[in-house]
Amino acid sequence: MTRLSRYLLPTEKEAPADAEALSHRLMVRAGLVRQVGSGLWTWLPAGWRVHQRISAIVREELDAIGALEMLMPVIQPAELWKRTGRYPIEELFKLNDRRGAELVLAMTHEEVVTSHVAQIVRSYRDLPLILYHLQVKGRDEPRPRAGVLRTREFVMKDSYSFDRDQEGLEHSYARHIEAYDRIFERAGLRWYRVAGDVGVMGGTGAHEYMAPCAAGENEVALAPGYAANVEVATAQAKPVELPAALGAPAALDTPGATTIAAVGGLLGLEAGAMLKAFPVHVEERGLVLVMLRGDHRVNEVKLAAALAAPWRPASAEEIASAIGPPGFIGPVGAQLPVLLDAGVADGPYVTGANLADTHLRGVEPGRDFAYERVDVRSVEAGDLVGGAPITIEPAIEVGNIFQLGTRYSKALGASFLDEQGAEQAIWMGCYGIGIARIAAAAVEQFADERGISWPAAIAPFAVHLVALGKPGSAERELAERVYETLREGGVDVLYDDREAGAGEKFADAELLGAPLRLTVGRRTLESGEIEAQLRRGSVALAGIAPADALAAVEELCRSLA
RNA sequence: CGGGGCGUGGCGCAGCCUGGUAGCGCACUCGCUUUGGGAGCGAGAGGCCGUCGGUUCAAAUCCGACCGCCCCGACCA
Repeated sequence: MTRLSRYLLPTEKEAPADAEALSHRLMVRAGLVRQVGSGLWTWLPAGWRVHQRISAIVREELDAIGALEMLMPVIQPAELWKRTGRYPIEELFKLNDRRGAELVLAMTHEEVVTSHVAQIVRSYRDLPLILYHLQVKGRDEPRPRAGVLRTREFVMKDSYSFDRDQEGLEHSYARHIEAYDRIFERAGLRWYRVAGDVGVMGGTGAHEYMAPCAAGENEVALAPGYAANVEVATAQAKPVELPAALGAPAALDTPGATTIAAVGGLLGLEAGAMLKAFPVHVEERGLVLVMLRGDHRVNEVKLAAALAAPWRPASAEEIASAIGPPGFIGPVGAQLPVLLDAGVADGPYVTGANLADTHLRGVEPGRDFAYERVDVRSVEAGDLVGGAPITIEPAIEVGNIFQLGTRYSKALGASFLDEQGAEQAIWMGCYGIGIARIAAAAVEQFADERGISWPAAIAPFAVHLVALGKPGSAERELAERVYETLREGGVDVLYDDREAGAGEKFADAELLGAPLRLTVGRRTLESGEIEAQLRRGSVALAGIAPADALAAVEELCRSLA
């Protein structure tokens, strides 16, 4: 029943005052979602149709790679999470039952799925295996935001692959890449698959699927043939002009100039002509001096990867006692390892002299200090990849795929016997997709000043049929017949049969964003043609004769798919 | 967790500074008119002013505590 007069579609002329992100404003205004609490959302009927259409695409593509759908519980014993060491995670919702037993609200399902596999899988003959489900996840987010983009409860498709070795894992991973590429393509998004950070999970590979949009929380570096999360992106730095070389470093009087900006101002130098020292304390290694070009910034994710150990910025005391006066430290003469960022080219730079109120000019890496080369800076717009300048766009992470290895299988005893009868740990991968984020990203990417403009594949309705004229009029009777014809023909049609003005109906149709709008009114009676209009583009469509309505609409829908 | 802002009918807001028993627009109900881009006239319904406490003859308004929500940052396997 999709007569608007009998449907729940609470459209609003004005967005809630606290809604800022475009998708937040439009999804509420279009009557798709309503907020229950911070980061907690109800999907109203039309919104849920979008959600379901996305889920259907996800299911089809996962089934196509042989993944098996199942369903695991949201509430789980805390014990499982203690065994994998994830119980202390702050975002994990913890609760107790009436007897005081400790439970959690699952944020993902590695623990449960792995414990099942540990019990069920015995032999290499049982592998490989890909299991998935669509299930609610709970996360005690420090800051829910932007409507449905970052919430405390959300439906996620998560799949898990189980293989006998790394080669098998890589194969399952590759299959997921195929499925994911098709899913995001079919959903009609603008998307990128980017290299991701493997993080502390210690996996061997990770990619993120990113949908560029203004409300995105991540940043993606893009160049022709290149896409990476800025957390891990690598690019060739824009060159800077450096002064003439000196035979040896020479001291400069720089009283009180403890920052790059201050030194630059004092000496009339641009930041890129200086070297910035970033002293860090690395676990089991001690103090290390990281040197970057003055205009570059340390990327903490890349630094963590380069150091391969936990680290923290050195304290002022450590700097003063082991290196020099804070604000004036540098690599020349420093008695500690120096890591030189890849963005630093050969040439003379100005840098701290390890003496109060003093810098050195003419400092040349290699000649004046020994170093180990690392790549730990954040790339910037205009840096080069393959000779082309990169751009940096905000994006929302709509999916991720991750090679887990044996972290969970070892913790939970998921193993199998190989052909030789030897027990082996199972190699795992995990793969997530946020359904709501796909919907929100599509809203963000394709909305215009009139409202949402859905990709046809995930629109709540394929056709929005607007009936004009008074109830009981000849045009209304015609509209009724068109509606029944389309409905019986299996078209997803929303029929606006309300008693409302034409402007209101058109505005609601444009806000809700179905790809095709049909209008039946007095003009239809006069011309003998139903007016057809696409939500996207401004191409005028030929009218449709009422007798041909079903065939013509089916043809139009096919052309939009 | 740090910084900022906001809680008054379904939505958007005014009233608070200067205390005196709540108002506007939209939406809603009924009637008449209107009917291809968010209509007109008339008549209505709807609010423990986030909660608790304090000050006062009197609190939406002043004071305190708490709760909730939003934004920026931190965080986000």
